Amino acid sequence: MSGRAVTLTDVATKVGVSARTVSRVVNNEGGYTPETRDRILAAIDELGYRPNLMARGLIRSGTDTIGLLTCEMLDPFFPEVAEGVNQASTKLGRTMLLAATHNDREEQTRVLSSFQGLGVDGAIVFPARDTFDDLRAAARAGLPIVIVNHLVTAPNISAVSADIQRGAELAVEHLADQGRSRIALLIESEAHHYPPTPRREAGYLSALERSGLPVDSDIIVPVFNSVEGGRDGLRRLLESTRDIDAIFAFNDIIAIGALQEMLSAGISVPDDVAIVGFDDISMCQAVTPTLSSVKIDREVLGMTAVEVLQDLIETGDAEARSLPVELVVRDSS
Amino acid sequence: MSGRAVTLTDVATKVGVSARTVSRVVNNEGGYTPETRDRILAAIDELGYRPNLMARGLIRSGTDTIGLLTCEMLDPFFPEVAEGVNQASTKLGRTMLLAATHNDREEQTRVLSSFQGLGVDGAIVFPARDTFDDLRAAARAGLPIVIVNHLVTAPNISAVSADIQRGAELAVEHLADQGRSRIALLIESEAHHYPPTPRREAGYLSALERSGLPVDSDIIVPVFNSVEGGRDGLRRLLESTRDIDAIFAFNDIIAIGALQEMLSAGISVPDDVAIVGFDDISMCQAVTPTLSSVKIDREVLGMTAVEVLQDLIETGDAEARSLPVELVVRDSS
DNA sequence: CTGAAAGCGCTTACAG
DNA sequence: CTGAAAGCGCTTACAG
Repeated sequence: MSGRAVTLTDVATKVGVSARTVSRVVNNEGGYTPETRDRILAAIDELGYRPNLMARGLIRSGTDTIGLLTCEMLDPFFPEVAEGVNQASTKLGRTMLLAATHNDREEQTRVLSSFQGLGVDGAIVFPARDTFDDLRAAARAGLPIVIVNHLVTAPNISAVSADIQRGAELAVEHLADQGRSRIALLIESEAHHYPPTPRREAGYLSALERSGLPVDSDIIVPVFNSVEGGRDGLRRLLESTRDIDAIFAFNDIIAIGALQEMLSAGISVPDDVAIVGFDDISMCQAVTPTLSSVKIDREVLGMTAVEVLQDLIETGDAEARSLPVELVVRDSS
Repeated sequence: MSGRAVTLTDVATKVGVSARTVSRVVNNEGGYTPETRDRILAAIDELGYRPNLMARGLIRSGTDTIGLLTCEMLDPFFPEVAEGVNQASTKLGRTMLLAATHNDREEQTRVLSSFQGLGVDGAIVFPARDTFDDLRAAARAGLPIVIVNHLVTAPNISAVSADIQRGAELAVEHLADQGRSRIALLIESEAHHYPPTPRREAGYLSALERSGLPVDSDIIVPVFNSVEGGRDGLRRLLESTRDIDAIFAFNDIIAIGALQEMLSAGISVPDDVAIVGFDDISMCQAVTPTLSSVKIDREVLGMTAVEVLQDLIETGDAEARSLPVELVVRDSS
């Protein structure tokens, strides 16, 4: 298209100096007269020269980019994390590159290869299911990786995670403290294959125990991760028993489905049944009644991931970090 | 980290062939015995060789990547477009790289340089304000660009856009057809600096005219682009007049703010005042009453942008496309 | 303060 | 079917 791109040599030829001198100016190395510098900068401007990052990356250790690998772009959890990653990266002079894997192992492999091949200095990964071995292999091959929301560690790998179990405990204790004793759990259906879920379940169970409430597996309902999944889960719950007075949901999306279903079934929220979600997405404030939720500061999560990754890139080692969560009580509980 | 990455030459040395032969196998060029191929593939696997895309990109025309440049990651409009772009790219064997500009000219310039330097084959851009000249310059320098939602064209630039004006007309005609005659417009405040807004305003005006309704500038209210902006806009509207029976909002976020404010002001929706938003984000179905909206198929928008970009990359020319919109009527109107 | 040479990891002609 | 040479655009020692 439009012919060849402008190169360092083009600039050098135009000014009548060597490529080495232009390189010095481009990289602010010093060791040139102000006059030479000005002539070179003028030529760069005039010619529209942009350094070829591939050529540079081939030589230098890195390309000043970091890759962010997400499972699911459409999950409302995600954009705010990306925003935090982007901000923190920019502050470090790095460009964030983002790609999605749809929770698919092969797609993750493909994207990871692209990132490595493009010379990213490190990657922040929301891992697809059952791919920790792939990530360990990539790390061993030289790619520093920070895993989000799974406390995996290995050489050249670190992790950042919100304290999900504690969040679940806060939610369920809050419900128990109101005197609710039949607290149902709507849990994502692939629970037993995916780390985040057990942590929510663990928090639910430990909070029940601490509150002296019995566990009733009839009111622990696996659901699909969608609004419709929440609706459907509530219908199934009501078919088996009407004897519940609270619900803790895997996330806000599922909670909103359950909420809608309760309202259309004539159940009063929170008078008959209280409900608490998880994630504190912005929709919590838009629904009626507004939805209580466990808040994870997703931007901070993203920014922290970048900090840990930077550590890992620079020192080859970085301690995993866990971030606090917070319960936001609204009208639904 | 963990030493040097594995190169083509490492593989060649291990198998005892030349780099050229390994290159042939890696790129499926043919011209080798099955036996040679198998030995090379085995070595690649064992060594964990990954082609260095920077070296390859330095030679070949492209890197099989395309860049997606968004203004605002947090806008709910965006992830679905990105999803569409991602799907269509993957189908073409390309990796999508994504970065955000926050509607900031300098940040856009920085990201665009990174993308060019990394050798993306083309870019899909949600342009930051007043940056068409920058984009034209980048296109002239050899980067094929597809602009989203602005029908700009120039050499090496094409565009994809939803028919926003028609969407606005559909919404306002729908309200007028119900006999509503005092239809307010909540319009984003920076309206006159940004193309999308005039198109909505144009649709609003032309629909009023077609319906024989007068224009009253007192009920055209500029608001900030946020839920709070919608709330605030409605408060200001009610201060100046209570004589309205419908609202058309710039987007769903603003509409939801206005909706909340109406409900807390004791205004019945849609009996007293009907309201229609724009974009059809998923929250429309979660609020009470559910919100009517103009639907833009964002995934299709993203996929179409990729198709146009591919055309532009391959042929150096591609016609701009406009996508139809659809009115989704729900409980709020 | 400035430059000539080598090389990053690959592919592209070209030769056998 | 296989390989030796040149070169993509830059930077890294090294020399003056």
